[in-house]
Amino acid sequence: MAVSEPVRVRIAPSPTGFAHLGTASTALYNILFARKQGGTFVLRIDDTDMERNRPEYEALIYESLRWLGLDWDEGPDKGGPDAPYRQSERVDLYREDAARLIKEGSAYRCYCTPEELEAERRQAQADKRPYRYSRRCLLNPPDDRSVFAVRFKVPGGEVTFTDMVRGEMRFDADLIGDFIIMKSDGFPTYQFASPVDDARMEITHVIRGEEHLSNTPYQLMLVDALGYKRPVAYAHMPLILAKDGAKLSKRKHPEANLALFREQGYLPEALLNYLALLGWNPGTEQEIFSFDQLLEAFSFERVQRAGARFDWEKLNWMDGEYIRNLSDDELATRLEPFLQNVDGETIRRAIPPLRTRMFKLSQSVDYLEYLWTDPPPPSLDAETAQRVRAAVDALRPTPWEPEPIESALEKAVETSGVSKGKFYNPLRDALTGKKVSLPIHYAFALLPKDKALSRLERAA
RNA sequence: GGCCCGUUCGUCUAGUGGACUAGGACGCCGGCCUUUCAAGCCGGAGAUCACGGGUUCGAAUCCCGUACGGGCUACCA
Repeated sequence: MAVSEPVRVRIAPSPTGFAHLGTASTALYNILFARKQGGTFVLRIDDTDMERNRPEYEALIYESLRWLGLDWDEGPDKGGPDAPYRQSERVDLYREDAARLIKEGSAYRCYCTPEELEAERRQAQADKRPYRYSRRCLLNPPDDRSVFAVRFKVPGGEVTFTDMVRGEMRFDADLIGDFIIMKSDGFPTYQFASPVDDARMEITHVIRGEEHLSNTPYQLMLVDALGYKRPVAYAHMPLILAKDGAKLSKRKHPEANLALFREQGYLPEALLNYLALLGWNPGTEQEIFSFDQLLEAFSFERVQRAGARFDWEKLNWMDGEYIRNLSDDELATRLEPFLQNVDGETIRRAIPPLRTRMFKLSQSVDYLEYLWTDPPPPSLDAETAQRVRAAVDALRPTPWEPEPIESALEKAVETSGVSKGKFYNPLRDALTGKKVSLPIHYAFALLPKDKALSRLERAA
């Protein structure tokens, strides 16, 4: 590649539901490649399915991608030299190209009904031969029908292309039947709109999920028939699989929903890091990568060819690593949306004991909930109640900071003659209503003194 | 059914003919620390490299076949 044209890549998500994890993954790889090559990253919205696509889903895609910091250079909301970037707004273009194909004899109108096609398909199956459209509307068009779709007349032969992760690919197009490029509702199919846009937008590298590998020959034949320039190369990335090994489905697998990660307080940079390692590895033992380091290390040669299962445990670990490495200020800022009931100063003071105890931000709520929710007073036996009163006495004259509280409590433990565990657990219960909490002296210090002591008194 | 892609510890993976008694990470188990829970530190178990044939002095690595998984084969994308 000596004198090469500027790199242009794209993602083309379809707004037919919540933003998908796979979209984030594909976007990441696209951005990595684009930034590395000094190229352009385009966001195109693939909304040609009039039945299923909805504008609010489009907004969800923007939000999730922005949250991850995967920003695009051109897109429906940003404009650009190839606007519009929403396929529903480009139908004239597809119609124009389809008309040209028909005129040149590379495509034809098909008047078959879904029922008729289904019958053909069933017949082929009964005869145990691979199904391909019969071409009856090409060979013998009906003259009494007006509703039609446009079908591409597949030229056959061999289609080859370069895949940056799988090498040279070769497909026998004689096995491919004539397929629909314009639906009877006047909208293009994905198989048509995608290569037309890629060509018109001068996309140089098509980086997408492996599910599209088999689609590539369909699209290349179209590009050729239209006389457009083919992309320089493709890269078909391994699919993200669910824990059970099945393809991640929106219905069955909550982790397919990008918004979920934000809601639960995963850090976007950690998710990105995890995603990068699902299907790719640097060839070194490094696991934690900043975006810039990813940029430096990434290459398609090191992309895995088999699908990779999504593993919550490893993500949790990685997110914990990122949380532990955040500065106090940064962590406080990120915690704020999750702790709307807690003032900034208290959040700041909670950070030292909190940070090693979370692998996602939302867990801070479990630890700090007692600050704004009064727990039910525990019922204590006489002996325990006695010790709780001793704790109150020890605490009353103590300055309300973790250190003094700790030493006051230590002293009380000593005079009580019981173990720390036995002494502290009832206090924890009375104070927080939970079995698990921050270390007891922090738990006390974060709550106003009078409130803390009254919870103990109430219990004893 | 046809075509395509794939298959190394439970999971993500290293490995491109001899350095492999197959390495790392997550998880798991044990120990230390410890007021709970984490974090941290130390140690451990865990993969006859899907299976069967070849090629080779030698194969996880090359070839063929089989099995299994996934994708495409839609007027979904």
